[in-house]
Amino acid sequence: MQLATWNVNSLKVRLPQVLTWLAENPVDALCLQETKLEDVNFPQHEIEEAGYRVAFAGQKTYNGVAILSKHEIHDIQVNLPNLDDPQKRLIAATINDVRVVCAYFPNGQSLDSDKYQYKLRWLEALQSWIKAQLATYHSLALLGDYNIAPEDRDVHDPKAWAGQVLVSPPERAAFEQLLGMGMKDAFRAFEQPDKAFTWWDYRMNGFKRNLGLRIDHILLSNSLAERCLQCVIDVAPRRNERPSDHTPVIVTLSDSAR
DNA sequence: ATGGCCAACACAGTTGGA
Repeated sequence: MQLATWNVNSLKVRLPQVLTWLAENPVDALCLQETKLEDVNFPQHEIEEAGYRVAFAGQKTYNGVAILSKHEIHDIQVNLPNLDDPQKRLIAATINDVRVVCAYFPNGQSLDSDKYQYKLRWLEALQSWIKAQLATYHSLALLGDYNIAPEDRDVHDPKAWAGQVLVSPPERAAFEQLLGMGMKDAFRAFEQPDKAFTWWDYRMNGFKRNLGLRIDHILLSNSLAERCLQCVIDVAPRRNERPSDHTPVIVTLSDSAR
Protein backbone atom coordinates (compact mmCIF):
# COMPACT_ATOMS: atom_id res chain seq x y z
CA MET A 1 0.00 0.00 0.00
CA GLN A 2 1.29 3.44 -0.90
CA LEU A 3 0.25 6.74 0.67
CA ALA A 4 1.35 10.18 -0.48
CA THR A 5 0.99 13.85 0.38
CA TRP A 6 1.27 16.92 -1.83
CA ASN A 7 0.57 20.59 -1.19
CA VAL A 8 -0.65 21.59 -4.65
CA ASN A 9 -1.06 25.34 -4.01
CA SER A 10 -4.38 25.58 -5.90
CA LEU A 11 -6.00 22.43 -7.24
CA LYS A 12 -7.62 24.52 -9.96
CA VAL A 13 -4.21 25.27 -11.45
CA ARG A 14 -2.62 21.94 -10.58
CA LEU A 15 -5.39 19.41 -11.44
CA PRO A 16 -3.75 18.35 -14.74
CA GLN A 17 -0.47 17.80 -12.92
CA VAL A 18 -2.19 15.79 -10.19
CA LEU A 19 -3.87 13.52 -12.75
CA THR A 20 -0.62 13.05 -14.66
CA TRP A 21 1.21 12.30 -11.44
CA LEU A 22 -1.39 9.74 -10.36
CA ALA A 23 -1.17 7.99 -13.73
CA GLU A 24 2.58 7.66 -13.22
CA ASN A 25 2.36 7.05 -9.46
CA PRO A 26 -0.83 5.08 -8.82
CA VAL A 27 -0.68 5.37 -5.04
CA ASP A 28 -3.53 3.96 -2.98
CA ALA A 29 -4.25 7.32 -1.38
CA LEU A 30 -3.06 10.87 -2.03
CA CYS A 31 -3.55 13.68 0.49
CA LEU A 32 -3.76 17.18 -0.96
CA GLN A 33 -3.38 20.51 0.79
CA GLU A 34 -4.10 24.09 -0.27
CA THR A 35 -6.76 23.09 -2.76
CA LYS A 36 -8.13 26.66 -2.44
CA LEU A 37 -11.53 25.56 -3.74
CA GLU A 38 -15.01 25.76 -2.33
CA ASP A 39 -16.63 22.33 -2.24
CA VAL A 40 -19.04 23.19 -5.06
CA ASN A 41 -16.05 23.78 -7.33
CA PHE A 42 -14.13 20.64 -6.39
CA PRO A 43 -13.22 18.64 -9.54
CA GLN A 44 -14.82 15.45 -8.23
CA HIS A 45 -15.81 13.98 -11.59
CA GLU A 46 -12.41 14.43 -13.23
CA ILE A 47 -10.75 12.68 -10.30
CA GLU A 48 -13.32 9.87 -10.23
CA GLU A 49 -12.82 9.31 -13.95
CA ALA A 50 -9.15 8.75 -13.14
CA GLY A 51 -10.19 5.90 -10.85
CA TYR A 52 -10.06 7.67 -7.52
CA ARG A 53 -12.71 8.29 -4.91
CA VAL A 54 -12.47 11.52 -3.02
CA ALA A 55 -13.20 13.22 0.28
CA PHE A 56 -12.69 16.96 0.54
CA ALA A 57 -13.20 20.01 2.69
CA GLY A 58 -12.49 23.38 1.18
CA GLN A 59 -13.11 27.09 1.30
CA LYS A 60 -12.64 30.07 -0.94
CA THR A 61 -9.09 31.35 -1.63
CA TYR A 62 -7.26 29.73 1.27
CA ASN A 63 -6.51 26.32 2.76
CA GLY A 64 -8.60 23.32 1.72
CA VAL A 65 -7.70 19.62 2.03
CA ALA A 66 -8.66 16.43 0.21
CA ILE A 67 -8.01 12.69 0.23
CA LEU A 68 -8.00 10.80 -3.08
CA SER A 69 -8.25 7.02 -2.77
CA LYS A 70 -8.41 3.97 -5.03
CA HIS A 71 -10.36 2.23 -2.27
CA GLU A 72 -13.53 2.95 -0.35
CA ILE A 73 -13.31 5.89 2.02
CA HIS A 74 -14.99 5.45 5.41
CA ASP A 75 -15.71 7.57 8.49
CA ILE A 76 -14.75 10.97 7.12
CA GLN A 77 -14.02 13.65 9.68
CA VAL A 78 -13.40 17.29 8.89
CA ASN A 79 -11.32 19.55 11.14
CA LEU A 80 -10.19 19.16 14.74
CA PRO A 81 -13.21 18.57 16.99
CA ASN A 82 -11.48 20.30 19.90
CA LEU A 83 -10.77 23.59 18.12
CA ASP A 84 -13.33 26.14 16.99
CA ASP A 85 -11.82 27.05 13.63
CA PRO A 86 -13.48 28.03 10.36
CA GLN A 87 -10.31 27.28 8.38
CA LYS A 88 -10.41 23.97 6.52
CA ARG A 89 -7.08 22.40 7.41
CA LEU A 90 -7.74 18.78 8.28
CA ILE A 91 -9.63 15.81 6.94
CA ALA A 92 -9.40 12.24 8.22
CA ALA A 93 -10.78 8.99 6.87
CA THR A 94 -10.32 5.24 7.03
CA ILE A 95 -8.95 3.54 3.92
CA ASN A 96 -8.54 -0.23 4.10
CA ASP A 97 -7.11 -0.77 7.56
CA VAL A 98 -5.43 2.63 7.88
CA ARG A 99 -6.68 5.81 9.51
CA VAL A 100 -5.41 8.52 7.15
CA VAL A 101 -5.15 12.07 8.49
CA CYS A 102 -4.49 14.81 5.93
CA ALA A 103 -3.45 18.12 7.46
CA TYR A 104 -2.40 21.58 6.38
CA PHE A 105 -0.71 23.07 9.41
CA PRO A 106 -0.84 26.88 9.78
CA ASN A 107 2.20 28.78 8.49
CA GLY A 108 2.43 31.29 11.31
CA GLN A 109 3.77 34.10 9.14
CA SER A 110 6.22 35.49 11.76
CA LEU A 111 6.94 34.98 15.42
CA ASP A 112 5.28 38.27 16.40
CA SER A 113 2.14 37.64 14.37
CA ASP A 114 -1.32 36.68 15.63
CA LYS A 115 -1.07 33.91 13.06
CA TYR A 116 1.84 32.43 15.01
CA GLN A 117 -0.27 32.32 18.17
CA TYR A 118 -3.00 30.64 16.13
CA LYS A 119 -0.44 28.13 14.86
CA LEU A 120 0.59 27.24 18.41
CA ARG A 121 -3.05 26.84 19.49
CA TRP A 122 -3.72 24.69 16.43
CA LEU A 123 -0.67 22.53 17.19
CA GLU A 124 -1.80 22.04 20.76
CA ALA A 125 -5.27 20.98 19.65
CA LEU A 126 -3.78 18.63 17.08
CA GLN A 127 -1.54 17.01 19.68
CA SER A 128 -4.30 16.21 22.13
CA TRP A 129 -6.58 14.98 19.35
CA ILE A 130 -3.89 12.77 17.77
CA LYS A 131 -3.07 11.31 21.17
CA ALA A 132 -6.67 10.20 21.55
CA GLN A 133 -6.82 8.97 17.95
CA LEU A 134 -3.76 6.78 18.50
CA ALA A 135 -5.59 5.07 21.35
CA THR A 136 -8.47 4.33 18.98
CA TYR A 137 -6.68 3.56 15.72
CA HIS A 138 -3.89 1.03 15.69
CA SER A 139 -2.71 2.04 12.22
CA LEU A 140 -2.66 5.80 11.77
CA ALA A 141 -0.78 7.98 9.30
CA LEU A 142 -0.54 11.76 9.65
CA LEU A 143 0.36 13.18 6.27
CA GLY A 144 0.59 16.76 5.15
CA ASP A 145 2.23 20.13 5.02
CA TYR A 146 3.39 20.55 8.61
CA ASN A 147 4.98 23.95 8.03
CA ILE A 148 7.69 22.77 10.44
CA ALA A 149 11.28 21.91 9.53
CA PRO A 150 12.02 19.50 12.39
CA GLU A 151 15.82 19.77 12.43
CA ASP A 152 18.57 21.99 11.06
CA ARG A 153 19.40 19.35 8.46
CA ASP A 154 15.91 19.97 7.05
CA VAL A 155 16.85 23.60 6.28
CA HIS A 156 19.12 24.71 3.43
CA ASP A 157 20.62 27.53 5.50
CA PRO A 158 19.90 27.08 9.22
CA LYS A 159 21.70 30.29 10.15
CA ALA A 160 19.59 32.36 7.79
CA TRP A 161 16.40 30.74 9.09
CA ALA A 162 17.30 30.91 12.79
CA GLY A 163 14.63 32.67 14.82
CA GLN A 164 12.06 32.48 12.05
CA VAL A 165 8.75 30.74 11.71
CA LEU A 166 8.86 27.05 10.63
CA VAL A 167 12.01 26.39 12.70
CA SER A 168 11.18 28.05 16.05
CA PRO A 169 11.68 25.92 19.20
CA PRO A 170 7.95 25.77 20.09
CA GLU A 171 7.09 24.48 16.62
CA ARG A 172 9.89 21.92 16.70
CA ALA A 173 8.79 20.90 20.20
CA ALA A 174 5.29 20.23 18.87
CA PHE A 175 6.77 17.98 16.19
CA GLU A 176 8.83 16.15 18.81
CA GLN A 177 5.76 15.67 20.97
CA LEU A 178 3.99 13.94 18.10
CA LEU A 179 6.98 11.59 17.87
CA GLY A 180 6.84 11.11 21.63
CA MET A 181 3.28 9.81 21.39
CA GLY A 182 4.55 6.86 19.40
CA MET A 183 4.84 8.15 15.87
CA LYS A 184 7.76 7.78 13.49
CA ASP A 185 8.96 10.18 10.81
CA ALA A 186 8.82 7.75 7.87
CA PHE A 187 11.42 9.70 5.89
CA ARG A 188 14.00 9.48 8.67
CA ALA A 189 13.39 5.76 9.16
CA PHE A 190 15.67 5.23 6.17
CA GLU A 191 19.03 6.45 5.00
CA GLN A 192 18.43 9.55 2.91
CA PRO A 193 20.52 11.89 0.79
CA ASP A 194 21.71 15.15 2.34
CA LYS A 195 19.79 18.32 1.61
CA ALA A 196 16.50 16.56 0.92
CA PHE A 197 13.69 19.10 0.81
CA THR A 198 9.98 19.22 -0.09
CA TRP A 199 9.53 22.96 -0.61
CA TRP A 200 11.51 25.58 -2.50
CA ASP A 201 10.74 29.30 -2.75
CA TYR A 202 9.50 30.38 -6.16
CA ARG A 203 11.90 33.32 -5.92
CA MET A 204 15.65 33.42 -6.37
CA ASN A 205 15.78 30.20 -8.42
CA GLY A 206 15.24 28.40 -5.15
CA PHE A 207 14.68 24.99 -6.70
CA LYS A 208 17.60 25.11 -9.13
CA ARG A 209 19.89 26.11 -6.27
CA ASN A 210 18.21 23.62 -3.91
CA LEU A 211 17.46 26.35 -1.38
CA GLY A 212 14.65 24.41 0.26
CA LEU A 213 13.04 23.14 3.42
CA ARG A 214 11.69 19.73 4.44
CA ILE A 215 8.30 20.69 5.81
CA ASP A 216 5.99 18.06 4.29
CA HIS A 217 5.98 14.90 6.35
CA ILE A 218 4.45 11.47 6.89
CA LEU A 219 4.29 10.33 10.50
CA LEU A 220 3.28 6.73 11.13
CA SER A 221 1.96 5.10 14.27
CA ASN A 222 4.27 2.41 15.62
CA SER A 223 2.37 -0.51 14.12
CA LEU A 224 2.30 1.18 10.71
CA ALA A 225 5.97 2.12 11.01
CA GLU A 226 6.76 -1.57 11.37
CA ARG A 227 5.20 -2.10 7.95
CA CYS A 228 7.07 0.80 6.35
CA LEU A 229 9.28 -0.31 3.45
CA GLN A 230 10.27 3.01 1.89
CA CYS A 231 9.73 6.76 2.05
CA VAL A 232 10.80 9.06 -0.76
CA ILE A 233 10.43 12.66 -1.88
CA ASP A 234 9.48 12.88 -5.55
CA VAL A 235 11.08 16.09 -6.84
CA ALA A 236 9.95 15.52 -10.44
CA PRO A 237 6.74 17.60 -10.26
CA ARG A 238 8.75 20.61 -9.07
CA ARG A 239 10.30 20.66 -12.57
CA ASN A 240 6.89 20.95 -14.26
CA GLU A 241 5.75 24.11 -15.95
CA ARG A 242 3.75 26.12 -13.42
CA PRO A 243 4.79 23.86 -10.55
CA SER A 244 3.53 23.91 -7.01
CA ASP A 245 6.24 25.17 -4.67
CA HIS A 246 5.86 21.84 -2.78
CA THR A 247 6.56 18.36 -4.12
CA PRO A 248 5.07 14.98 -3.12
CA VAL A 249 6.26 12.61 -0.39
CA ILE A 250 5.41 8.91 -0.80
CA VAL A 251 5.47 6.07 1.70
CA THR A 252 5.27 2.36 0.87
CA LEU A 253 3.78 -0.05 3.42
CA SER A 254 3.76 -3.83 3.33
CA ASP A 255 0.36 -5.51 3.31
CA SER A 256 -1.05 -6.01 6.78
CA ALA A 257 -1.14 -9.51 8.19
CA ARG A 258 -4.56 -11.04 7.92
C1' DA B 1 19.03 46.05 -1.80
C1' DT B 2 15.44 42.12 3.52
C1' DG B 3 12.97 41.87 -2.65
C1' DG B 4 12.96 38.78 -6.22
C1' DC B 5 7.59 34.47 -7.33
C1' DC B 6 2.95 32.73 -7.49
C1' DA B 7 -2.26 32.41 -6.72
C1' DA B 8 -6.67 34.51 -5.58
C1' DC B 9 -9.56 38.25 -5.89
C1' DA B 10 -10.73 41.40 -9.02
C1' DC B 11 -9.54 43.62 -12.90
C1' DA B 12 -4.88 47.39 -9.48
C1' DG B 13 -2.81 46.39 -6.09
C1' DT B 14 -3.19 43.85 -1.84
C1' DT B 15 -2.82 39.59 0.94
C1' DG B 16 -0.81 35.29 2.08
C1' DG B 17 2.30 31.89 1.44
C1' DA B 18 7.09 29.81 3.57
